[in-house]
Amino acid sequence: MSEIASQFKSEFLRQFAARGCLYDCTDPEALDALFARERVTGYIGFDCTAPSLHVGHALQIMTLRRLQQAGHKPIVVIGGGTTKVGDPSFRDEARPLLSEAQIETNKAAIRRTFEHFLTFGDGPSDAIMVDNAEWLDRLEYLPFLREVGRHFSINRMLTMETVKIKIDNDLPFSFLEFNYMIMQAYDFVELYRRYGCRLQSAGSDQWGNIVSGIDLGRRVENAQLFGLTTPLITTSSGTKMGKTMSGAVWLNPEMRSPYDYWQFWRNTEDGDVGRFLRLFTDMPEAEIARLETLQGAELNEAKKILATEATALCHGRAAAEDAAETARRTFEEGAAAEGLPTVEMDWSAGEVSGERGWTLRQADTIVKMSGLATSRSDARRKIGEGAVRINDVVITDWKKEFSVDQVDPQSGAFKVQYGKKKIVLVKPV
RNA sequence: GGGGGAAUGUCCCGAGCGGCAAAGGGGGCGGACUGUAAAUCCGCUGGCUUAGCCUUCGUAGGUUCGAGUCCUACUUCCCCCA
Repeated sequence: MSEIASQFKSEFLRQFAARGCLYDCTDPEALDALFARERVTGYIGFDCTAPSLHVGHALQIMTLRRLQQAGHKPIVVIGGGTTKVGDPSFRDEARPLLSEAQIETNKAAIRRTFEHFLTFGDGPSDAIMVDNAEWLDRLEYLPFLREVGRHFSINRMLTMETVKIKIDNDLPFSFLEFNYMIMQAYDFVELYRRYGCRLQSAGSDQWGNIVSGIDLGRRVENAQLFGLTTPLITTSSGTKMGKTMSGAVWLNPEMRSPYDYWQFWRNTEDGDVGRFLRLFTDMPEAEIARLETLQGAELNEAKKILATEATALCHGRAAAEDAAETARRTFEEGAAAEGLPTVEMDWSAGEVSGERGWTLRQADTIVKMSGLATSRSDARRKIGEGAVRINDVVITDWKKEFSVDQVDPQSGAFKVQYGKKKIVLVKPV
């Protein structure tokens, strides 16, 4: 795509392609001309299947950010309506229906994620956020079928990738899910009507749904709409990005602290540093080109920059720098730095009974309380692996007892460490 | 409507003569090696008050000293016939 990049006339597409964000788009020349000519309103939809978005969505959010930076107008569409239908594209199982209450909860939590990435407001290129439940909830079945349904060819829908996968593999595929693409197509048209929105962007797996919306727009509104997709990001060793550690890498600070988010980026593979800097930060190309040439251990400096820049976008500059500083003190000085994730532990209450209960707690209990182990058995297993340290001392016996006054005097907490990277302060209260 | 098959450790795939906490693989995590990287080798990958106990194999019953394994009903999914 980089040769094509230089051919674009519009600032937005040239930058977008040069950074490796562009996978495909409809009618490139016309879209390029549109971007060069006027302020374009574009949207991306986010469903509310979880109480937070994750790094897999980061590239989509960045796309909206770049639109805004180029002077265009981004719309964040929260999929309060489409989530009730459920996107069939991912799972090969029928996904469980979320309750409306659950969707509401998720929706509220997701909204906040965008605050650091985009500027919202009433200005011409200010971002706005809308919930597609606003129109989808109110659809009436028969009028909708007659207005919209007649434009959808079953013959053609059956040839679409996501549908074919279902059918070819004999996977369950309900009529409800089948309607997802129709809802998404209708969204696009509705956004065109309400906001003059001409562009929809998404990951490359959404291509079919985007094109459906464009077709529908032409048929019912005689509008020329455009689609733009971003590549699926994998790491250079071939795994899908972000599915590491203990599950998804959440963007919501309550679900993953800025410190842990920073760590996620800090642990980027060597071969991905330059690409990720282009995709996930605003760093200028010249600077990235320089950082990329660093060799061996020097590349760690580039990783720190990547971590801080990516974290700043998601959690704010101050939180990112705190995380960087905490990491520096922790890894480069070995100190039990304050910014480490901290959990409070009710020292006096609890399971240990009788005479010793009030002052002494066993190592396995402390590790469990830290959250680094999911259960006491898990804590014991991990201690058995020789991977657990408390106050920098390797624990080999899960029965080892600690008293309150053995906390690290600096932090007033136990520094509990699992492996080399996961450190939590456990503060007795 | 009729006939046949399938549901396994809640990350996934997948074995399982009636004695099973349940083979194997992927993924994930940890250790060694490094640079908080990759690759490679090794280990771990139900819970608890852990020489023991408890709960897991779609759901509910039943037969057995004992059931993931046999029987019955139900649920869901797939295939074939109509």
